[in-house]
Amino acid sequence: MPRRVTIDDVARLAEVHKATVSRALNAQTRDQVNVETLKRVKRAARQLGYVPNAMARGLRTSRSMTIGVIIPDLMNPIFPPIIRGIEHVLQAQGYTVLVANTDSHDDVEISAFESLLQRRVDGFILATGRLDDHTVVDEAKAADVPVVLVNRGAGMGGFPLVSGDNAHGIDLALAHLIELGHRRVVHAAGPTNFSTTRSRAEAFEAAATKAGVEHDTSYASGLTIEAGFDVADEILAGGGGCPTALVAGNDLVALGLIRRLRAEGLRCPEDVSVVGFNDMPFAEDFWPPLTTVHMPLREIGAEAARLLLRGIDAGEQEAATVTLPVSLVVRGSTGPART
Amino acid sequence: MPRRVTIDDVARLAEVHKATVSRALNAQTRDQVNVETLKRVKRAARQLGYVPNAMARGLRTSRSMTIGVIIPDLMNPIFPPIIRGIEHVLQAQGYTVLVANTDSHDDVEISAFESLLQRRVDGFILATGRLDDHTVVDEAKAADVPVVLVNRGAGMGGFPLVSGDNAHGIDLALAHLIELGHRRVVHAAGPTNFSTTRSRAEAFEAAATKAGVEHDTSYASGLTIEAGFDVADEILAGGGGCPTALVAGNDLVALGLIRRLRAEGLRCPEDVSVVGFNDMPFAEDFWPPLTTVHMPLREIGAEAARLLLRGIDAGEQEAATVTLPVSLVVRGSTGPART
DNA sequence: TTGTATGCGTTATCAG
DNA sequence: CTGATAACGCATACAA
Repeated sequence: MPRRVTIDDVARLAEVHKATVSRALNAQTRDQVNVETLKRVKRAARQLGYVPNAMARGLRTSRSMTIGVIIPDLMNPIFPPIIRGIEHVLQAQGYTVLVANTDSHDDVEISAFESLLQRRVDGFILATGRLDDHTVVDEAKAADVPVVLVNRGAGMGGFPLVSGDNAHGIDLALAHLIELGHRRVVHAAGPTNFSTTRSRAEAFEAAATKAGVEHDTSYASGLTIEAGFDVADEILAGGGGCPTALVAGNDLVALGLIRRLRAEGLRCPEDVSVVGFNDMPFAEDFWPPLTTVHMPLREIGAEAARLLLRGIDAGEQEAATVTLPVSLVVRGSTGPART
Repeated sequence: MPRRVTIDDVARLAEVHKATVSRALNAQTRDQVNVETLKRVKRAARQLGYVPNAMARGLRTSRSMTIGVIIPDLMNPIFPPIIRGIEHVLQAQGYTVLVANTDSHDDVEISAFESLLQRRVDGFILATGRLDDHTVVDEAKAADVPVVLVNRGAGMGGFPLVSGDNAHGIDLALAHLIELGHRRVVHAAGPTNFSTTRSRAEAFEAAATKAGVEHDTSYASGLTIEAGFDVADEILAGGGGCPTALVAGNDLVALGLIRRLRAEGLRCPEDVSVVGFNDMPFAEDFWPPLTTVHMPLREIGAEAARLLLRGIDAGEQEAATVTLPVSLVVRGSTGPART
């Protein structure tokens, strides 16, 4: 790698001082320089293939124009759309997005956070809201850096949160099932230490009680296909016979549930109806096509980014909680209750 | 945001010179400092919550310890595993991975590259191998920065490439179909300007000719479900009646094909068999479960990262081409030819 | 083993 | 409108 071209090289070729080059090359200060010299500088820069050094600039301005995004699992299809939403609004403002994937691993999470902090990101968007493990949120609090929580983490650390309306989603799902004649419904929830799990489980309990349907809740060990497959054990072995409908903690759990149902010789939706959560990409291509609660994932990401930007510009965070509306997408995994 | 703690603050508290702090905090030079002072420094650093400034360090060392990864579409499920493979080996070496998603948009691609270059990434991994549009590769060439191509882009710019064995994958797929009795097979390939499309299409032509089966190739406008859905037009309307089997350019195209088949009242695999390509996550959860060519995606990413690291350390790139073995995963989307 | 001095490439402040 | 100069936070060659 040959030595990179610096602002000094450009200055020499353009026969001006490097301060002038700096002014010429920054949109902010461009109008402070003579049109003629501006041209000369631009030409010189192009000729030399000058690429400004963001590290030097950041060091000087103490802004990296960089945002750190920490997510627990890139392989979960709900995250790409969220990231896309984030990037969409951030890139438009000249920010670069640094995505760190932690595989839901605590120590990775913490070291990713640390690494991003070292890079002096101007803010964080965190999608890792476990209730029991406040480490990252606490660290963020201690580091006194702008943070927006996404999707999970209601009320943690007093940071703003953007998410879909979990309670209403559950209401919609349950209403749909009841309308189809289901009277025995089990909620195959996510792990108890996710904040979303709690919101949804509480909403389920409340709605099911109010509607007067027989109900129960089982907790999967993760928000994955495997965990969904496994939690079916508990549900199938549960007292009171097999429920006629299941509300899953998310679409992956729903997929695991369906896999297991099939393995047990039960058909979906003829024998058991299943409702997912999130409406992740490809939900309609599974078998059966998933009836699920649609989350505006892209918009959630975009809104989080906007909130963060506002916080950065204002110099302080509003403790807003933005809840975006959800809707029910009825596809093939739900049907009339078997009588 | 209060002023950040610097190495000077630590030095003052520990009552040593900042140079000593620097030495104490870097693994490389740690043994140059007295055990006692080391302790003092560490304590002071912890006490103050010192976080080293990567920009300042990078500016001084002219290494950002950062790798840029440019991918065309985060929503395509083949990329998360690849990214994971990349991160796995890079993080172990202390590198941070900057992922830029371009949505297959030329100008976004170029500006993402530029942005990464400004950040002085130590190298690039590019997954954007279109044949007609050399811009990024050319820019990379001009910038004289270490690059490894991934998945696509055979032979572009003389950069190393890591990919799966496309030709062999096609051979496996075709052999499987022929064994099932298919004699009229169409290749629903990707866009003509992807290098993978060419390798696969050529292999298909060769293998089908050699096997003596009736065959044809149609080109989808993208590697997406929609493009797969649309290219079915051409195939269904094609002369010589409907083929009994299709080899898709990738799994998404396969999904689109199947959607369309269903829309036309054709069943898969009873009426038409479909083979996908990549074995993307969830391939087994679709309906029917996808028979597809398995690509070792994670390993492809990991190998690309290793190759890049070697190039960076050596100061020059080997022009290696690494081709990883593929295999056929037979699931539900292929069956005996209708006679 | 530790301190001193310098420079990495920018931008901001201050003169002119 | 432009030039000179300092400073951002750190690592390192050199001196002690």
